[in-house]
Amino acid sequence: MTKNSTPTMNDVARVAGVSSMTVSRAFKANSSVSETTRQRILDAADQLGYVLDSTAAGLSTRKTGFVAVIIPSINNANFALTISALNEHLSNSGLQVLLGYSDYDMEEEERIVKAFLRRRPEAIVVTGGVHTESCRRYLAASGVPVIETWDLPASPINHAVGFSNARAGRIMARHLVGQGYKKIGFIGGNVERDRRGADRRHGFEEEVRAQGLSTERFWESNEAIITMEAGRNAMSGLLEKFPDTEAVMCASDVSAFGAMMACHRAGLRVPEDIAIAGFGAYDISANCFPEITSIDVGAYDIGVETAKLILMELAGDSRKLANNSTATDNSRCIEMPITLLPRLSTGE
Amino acid sequence: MTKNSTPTMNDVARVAGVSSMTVSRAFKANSSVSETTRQRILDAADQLGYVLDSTAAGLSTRKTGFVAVIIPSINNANFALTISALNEHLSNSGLQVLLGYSDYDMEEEERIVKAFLRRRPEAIVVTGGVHTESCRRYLAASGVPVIETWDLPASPINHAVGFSNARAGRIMARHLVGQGYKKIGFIGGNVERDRRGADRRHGFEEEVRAQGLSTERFWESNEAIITMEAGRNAMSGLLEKFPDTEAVMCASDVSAFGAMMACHRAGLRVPEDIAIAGFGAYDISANCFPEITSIDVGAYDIGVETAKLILMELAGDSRKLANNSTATDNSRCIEMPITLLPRLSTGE
DNA sequence: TTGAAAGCGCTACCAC
DNA sequence: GTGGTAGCGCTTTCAA
Repeated sequence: MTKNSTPTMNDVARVAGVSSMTVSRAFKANSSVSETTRQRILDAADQLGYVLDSTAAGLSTRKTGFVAVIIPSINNANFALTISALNEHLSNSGLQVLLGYSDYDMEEEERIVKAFLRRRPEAIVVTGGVHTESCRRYLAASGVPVIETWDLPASPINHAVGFSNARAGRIMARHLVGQGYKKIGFIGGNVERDRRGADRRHGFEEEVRAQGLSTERFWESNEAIITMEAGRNAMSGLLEKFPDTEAVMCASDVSAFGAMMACHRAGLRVPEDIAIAGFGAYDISANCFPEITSIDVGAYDIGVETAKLILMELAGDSRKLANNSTATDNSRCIEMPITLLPRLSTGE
Repeated sequence: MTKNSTPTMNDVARVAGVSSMTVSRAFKANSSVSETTRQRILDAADQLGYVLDSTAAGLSTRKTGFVAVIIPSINNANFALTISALNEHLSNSGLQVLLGYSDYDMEEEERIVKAFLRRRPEAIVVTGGVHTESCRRYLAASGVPVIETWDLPASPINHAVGFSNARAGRIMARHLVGQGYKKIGFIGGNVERDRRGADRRHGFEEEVRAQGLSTERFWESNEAIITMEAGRNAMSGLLEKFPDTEAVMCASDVSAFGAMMACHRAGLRVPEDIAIAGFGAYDISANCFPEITSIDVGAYDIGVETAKLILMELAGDSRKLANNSTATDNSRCIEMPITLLPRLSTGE
């Protein structure tokens, strides 16, 4: 009658004829175990099919090796890039990303944060700088580094790695005006759900106004316009109401592509009849025809910088001393560069 | 001098004036604690900012609440759908998806499996039915349900929820032939890296051959053709070599879109001059113009069925008795339906 | 309904 | 280089 549960270090120790402590060491790099006994232990482990239990290890070391990361959507090439960078730069240090997605819903974000806190992550990465009040409190009280990404919050919880979405909007507006367009519209970003899209819209609007142009072609909607279909429908509606529209920025390349398809279906040529711009430097904006003018926010680099920040924080455990008030003292706010990509769709 | 670490159940117990055991009960639904003491405990917990430590809880209950899931790419709308379904259907039961992606690399998959096993997941979901020999062994010996998805392996490790990629290829080939096309090509799926794409190619090739048609227009490449750019380049190459090509299937909608853009750039009309088909029912194939004929594999439903299977398995803990040989007895293999979506790009 | 004791599997710490 | 002891924070089990 064999034991029906997974073998433990004690089992390995028994088979290898050593103490469990030595087994523990054998599984750790740079630990003082003679090469012969280590080999004997590894053989025994192999024979038993032993796998280290990092749950138990974490309880003892008080390090779970988790980094909690929350993004708005799991189906988004840009957030995927940030996640890739985090994974690549954290896994070397034995850190495992615990991934959650909020579906652009702050209540859901709060729920995920609460669930993740039970897993005792060593750092928490969230997207954006706007959260429920309760969520902010949980994050601030977590006792671990918190990094807000993809935005530059006015008052960050702790660290931030991002860019100004409003500035992105302004840059694109300036570009369109520079190309000579006057009757300019905007699609997306007018609902709470897509905060960062809304910031881009606001920046865009600000600049359009500053240029003395009308904002009547800014599309109003009750729903977030973040899919191709939504972009297509919005563009159809906009064209119906304002057939003389000369240029439109969409809150994302994805909706911009949908918008461009609506133009094509309507028999309009891009950019001869109408110019279209997007945001996010998605694959599609670079590969469709005509290519869509966009803004690259360096999604991968956001992940890289965030990972660096985390590794730095975890290296120096000093700040654990000050239980509160970590934020104001040694919190960092990193502004990432963004790049306008002028392309055919706006007449380049 | 306050304690500088996170509060524990004992801290809460002390403040609430009960034993830690009662605190434990207070945090569990359906446990026998008087309403008054429960409230007192929750207040104390709130005051201290206490959060349950599920690492420690898991050590005691021997249930981590993790379900390990490995997909090839985190930047893929279809795998994202499967993940969404898993998340939605597992989180109600308190299960947390532990997500990893292999980048279409079996060695990397093996590495992730090994890392995940240390977290003691209660079930493991992998994509595809081909793994390194070592990886198969680890999965089989894990002692928890293993579900291979997106494929129907000849000899599954344990369970499987998927479809026949070869059949998908055959279906599309038959459709193109039915539309009257004779000079038919295929782009993608000719490298080991994209196993399921390769299966589709083989099925497609089989059917094209069976129809007595040539397969000389099957594009050869050293790399996986899974991006828009790769699809575009492949199509350019194909058109150069065989300008008379009448129809092409791509291993994915993503590359199909790239291929279509190559046609547009070359001044070819789709489908008048050349027909294009894809695979996967991605957003882009439905929203581009012309729409691209595709095959819907029900990515979300794969996740739903997989989640159901996991919940069933975890409900009946019986099979833990038989330590090996779980597989052959009560393993299930679920074939999911796939749907051809005939669209404009192939002359519908 | 509540509490005390034991232990989950591992590692920190201190001996040798 | 190796082993013993204690304990991480929780839950199971048994008793009251």
